[in-house]
Amino acid sequence: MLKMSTLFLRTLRDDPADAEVASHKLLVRAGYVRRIAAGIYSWLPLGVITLRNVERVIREEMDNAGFQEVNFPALLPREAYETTNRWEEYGPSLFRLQDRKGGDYLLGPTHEEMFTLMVKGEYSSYKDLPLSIYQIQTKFRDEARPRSGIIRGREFVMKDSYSFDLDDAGLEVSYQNHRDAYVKTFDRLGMKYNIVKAVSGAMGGSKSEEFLAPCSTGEDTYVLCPQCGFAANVEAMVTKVDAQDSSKVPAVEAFDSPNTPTIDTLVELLNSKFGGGYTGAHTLKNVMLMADNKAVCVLVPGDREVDLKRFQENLGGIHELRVFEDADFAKFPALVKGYIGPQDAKKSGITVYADPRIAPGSSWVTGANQKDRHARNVVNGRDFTPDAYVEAAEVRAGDACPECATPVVIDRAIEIGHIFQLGRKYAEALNLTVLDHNGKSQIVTMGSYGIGVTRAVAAIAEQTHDEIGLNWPAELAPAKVHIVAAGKDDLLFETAFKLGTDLEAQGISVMLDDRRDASPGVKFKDAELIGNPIIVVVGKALAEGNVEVRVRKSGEKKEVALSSAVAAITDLLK
RNA sequence: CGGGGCGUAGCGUAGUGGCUAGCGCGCCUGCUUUGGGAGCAGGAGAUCGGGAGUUCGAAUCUCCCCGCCCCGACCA
Repeated sequence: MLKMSTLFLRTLRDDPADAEVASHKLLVRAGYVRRIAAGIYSWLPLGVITLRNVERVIREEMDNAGFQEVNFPALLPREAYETTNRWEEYGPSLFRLQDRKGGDYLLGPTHEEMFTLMVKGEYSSYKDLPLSIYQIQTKFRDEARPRSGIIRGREFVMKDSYSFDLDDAGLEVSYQNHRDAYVKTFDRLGMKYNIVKAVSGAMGGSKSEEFLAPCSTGEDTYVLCPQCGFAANVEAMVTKVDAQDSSKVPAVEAFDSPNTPTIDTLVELLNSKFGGGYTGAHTLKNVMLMADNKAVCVLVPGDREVDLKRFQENLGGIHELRVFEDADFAKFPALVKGYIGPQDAKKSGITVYADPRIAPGSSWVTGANQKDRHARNVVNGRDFTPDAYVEAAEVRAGDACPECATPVVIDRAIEIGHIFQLGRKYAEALNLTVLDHNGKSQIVTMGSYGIGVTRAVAAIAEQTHDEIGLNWPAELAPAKVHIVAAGKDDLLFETAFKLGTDLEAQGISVMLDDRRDASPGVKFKDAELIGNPIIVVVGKALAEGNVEVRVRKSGEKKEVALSSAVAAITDLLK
């Protein structure tokens, strides 16, 4: 029984000045966590209990799915990460350190290498596969900007699993098993979430999905189709635009367009010159970018910005992508800034990518590659030809769902899980092979699957809190029942303690506010702030032999006879 | 890394060159009080983030450094 009289806990009346999001404010105020440094938190008793509860649920679901738990150190030698090139590729986000002999070490940000090597050390036959193993362990990433309390920390707890299969069909099954296990896990954690398509990005591999917990303070933006349920991270949103018939489009017509530095001013000129009907969506924007120090041009409709992250993810294999600067323009004198068109890009040897909205046969107003000159009736496929189509334009609410063309909605969320079909990238680099049934050596194919455990605690707090405090699902709360002894009679305290003992005998965890010096008001506020699902008040109703049972979430309260309290509470917790 | 804000007791804060750095919460002692963050009285607790400088005098002005928060870049 957690007794408040001795519990290592101090709640705060005021929001901490350095907290912005609700989960951060409340977890600090209710005495669950304390900040140590940016993105680094210590956990107090209530926080530890809650975190362990979340871990327990995850562990049980992983075990139920047949995955086996292992554990790696956080402190790792450089070697394996050198082999996969991630010692370099991971960049400044990797915590690197040296031992006394000058040997290089790192604090593990994720453990693909170590898991691969562990399996390599034990297994060498296809008969041993499939295999899925996992750990729940502290990870370290030197984030450029830790934020939102424990939602994005530099040290955090993650559950990471890895699957090992002989072939793609096997990987598909392992992936699906993890997906199913995640659905069960997040359902049990009481979370609202969407499973969305994602781009595999730096991890490589073919297929990837994210589990996103909708939440206004989340950092991830995703699209959702209200009609068919299609959901995707904005990076993975697909634009479907059909080819257009351009046979009736007149020839390219260049015209003078002085003082039209922006799309808006250009549209204004077009409407006065050609009798209206033009919008930004009729213009073609030629955005010059530097991709790993190679100039590229990306075409998007004039009314949309280039989403650099989206373009980079879909282009793949690019480490640094940035917009053109004046110094870059200086290297390409043929490019007339503000009047670039795709017609002459080939002459400059620049690769031209087009967003799919620039459909074959579509006709555009764009730069004429001369100062103060634009051109209209510039047709894709006739007057210019993109080298490739790559999703690049910003995604907007109302864009067409790629499955059913219904306008999509856009929402924000916290990424709580991510599952990847990695393929053979790590197995190949570290030479993880098994002999197949023909005695032939085969490279193993892998999947990796993560759940942010500490982040889940914060995400659940975000989704379940209300104005007065935290509000945990019963399975995760520090205690299922919070008994408040409201009064000063010894009998009342004895009764409250007895009730706690009776509840615990039924396997129901109990927190007891047995502080003699705290007023009832303080105890009520603390109980509501801490967020256990059932609050039982042993107070003035005791004169009639009753206690008051409250449901934290609904605020519903009722008096029940002390003698039937355990039964009533058991019932409520079902 | 770019932009913005901030750093005064455990927490929240006042104090823009001048007396002993003020207040609220929390903490300690005593009395009173006990169904919505009680009251009265007394008390402890601060190298004002650090260093250098300007000045008769610096929490306050200047410079350097450190740290924290927010927006962006970044983020298996």
